[in-house]
Amino acid sequence: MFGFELQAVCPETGARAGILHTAHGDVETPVFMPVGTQAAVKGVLARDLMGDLNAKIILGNTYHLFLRPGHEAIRKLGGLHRFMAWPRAILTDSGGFQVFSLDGLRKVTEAGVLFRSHLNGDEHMFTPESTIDVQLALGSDIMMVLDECLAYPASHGASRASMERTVRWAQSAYEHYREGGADGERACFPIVQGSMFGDLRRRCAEQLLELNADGYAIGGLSVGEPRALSLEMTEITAPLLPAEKPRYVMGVGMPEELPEYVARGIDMMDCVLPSRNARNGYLFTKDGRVVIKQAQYKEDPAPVEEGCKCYTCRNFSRAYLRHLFLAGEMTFSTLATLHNLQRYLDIMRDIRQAILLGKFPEYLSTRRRSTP
RNA sequence: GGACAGGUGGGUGAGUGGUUAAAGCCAACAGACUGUAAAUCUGUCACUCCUUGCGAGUUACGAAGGUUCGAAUCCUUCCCUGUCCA
Repeated sequence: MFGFELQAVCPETGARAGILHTAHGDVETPVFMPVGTQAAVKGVLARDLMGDLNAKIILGNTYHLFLRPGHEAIRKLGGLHRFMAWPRAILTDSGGFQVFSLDGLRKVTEAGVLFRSHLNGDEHMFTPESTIDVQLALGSDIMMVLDECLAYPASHGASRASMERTVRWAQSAYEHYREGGADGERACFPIVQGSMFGDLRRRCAEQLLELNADGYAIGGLSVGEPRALSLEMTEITAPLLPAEKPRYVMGVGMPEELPEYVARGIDMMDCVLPSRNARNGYLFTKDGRVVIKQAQYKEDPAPVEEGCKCYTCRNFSRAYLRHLFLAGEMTFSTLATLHNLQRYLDIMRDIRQAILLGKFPEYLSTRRRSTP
């Protein structure tokens, strides 16, 4: 049975620790979910994600898997978990983000999104109902409703119209989900939109509450706005969401921002930064960034991060990683991604521990002081 | 000894009279990246100066001379490299 169990709430900040129960295992929250868009977290093996990293849940993407290899193919092959040999939980994004990122290849209508495949130009239509069907075929544990993610900045009028359409889509998706997919094993989250307008965020949240959903997401952030605004929108929205349901902010953030979202009552986050930046030579450490290609690391025998327990830091020097990066060796991507994901997952585990021990306020103030 | 071909900025390699401080690629050095159209993309990449400007000056296409208003580009000599013939 899908469910969310709240274990502790920080009385000072409202930060929460809990457990997300899924058909594919428990997920301790707050949690960071590595992004595995095309049925793979780029650069790393499912084995490593389960091993040292010990990730409990990852993301997949409806748009990408629908186009290739196709959700029916994945269904026939036993579902996404089996397909990618990942027995733990999977959350699939609806393709709503691609409505934003594939600007130019799509057209948003009341019925849904008409788009052209970025792979071969084929025309397809995503509706609130069809994206639920695709996600049911994939077998994801947490499905996301189709939403419209607006670019920043957007006018109040455009944001309002878009938000209202997102609400209507969420209603359609949820109705469809209740009719055919709500078996208690899986969950479906609607997404609060409203661009950077507090009143729209509030209105959107209020209307989505009527769905009595399994959990709620805050979307439309990290689309180019100043980071303070992302936090502000989260701060406005999160308290309106049901305390007993998980809250998920989509697509954030930098390491130092993770505790900030948790402090605003967020339980789940995902972001491509640790994996993408890893491949681009940008490594996250306790003491700030290490841009591994820089000449200063040419003969540096130290690990990327002193004291880090990841496979990369246990075995290799910065000099070696720099060499692999400059040589274009694919092993670099793997080692760098292992480290960055370890960093993100460790941060979340530290945060969770702090909340459970009642020490989150101290954790937060220490982090804020030491932020580079 | 002879016949061809060729010597361009860290490398490679365009350029055969002016719009060329010299394309492109590579290397080097920086930067970006936030529900992944990303193992991607962007910038800098001779030196000096300043009023940092589609600024000024200096040096530079093997060497030295020459032709020309003007030469990496044409001519002469020399040096060097490669291939082939003796």
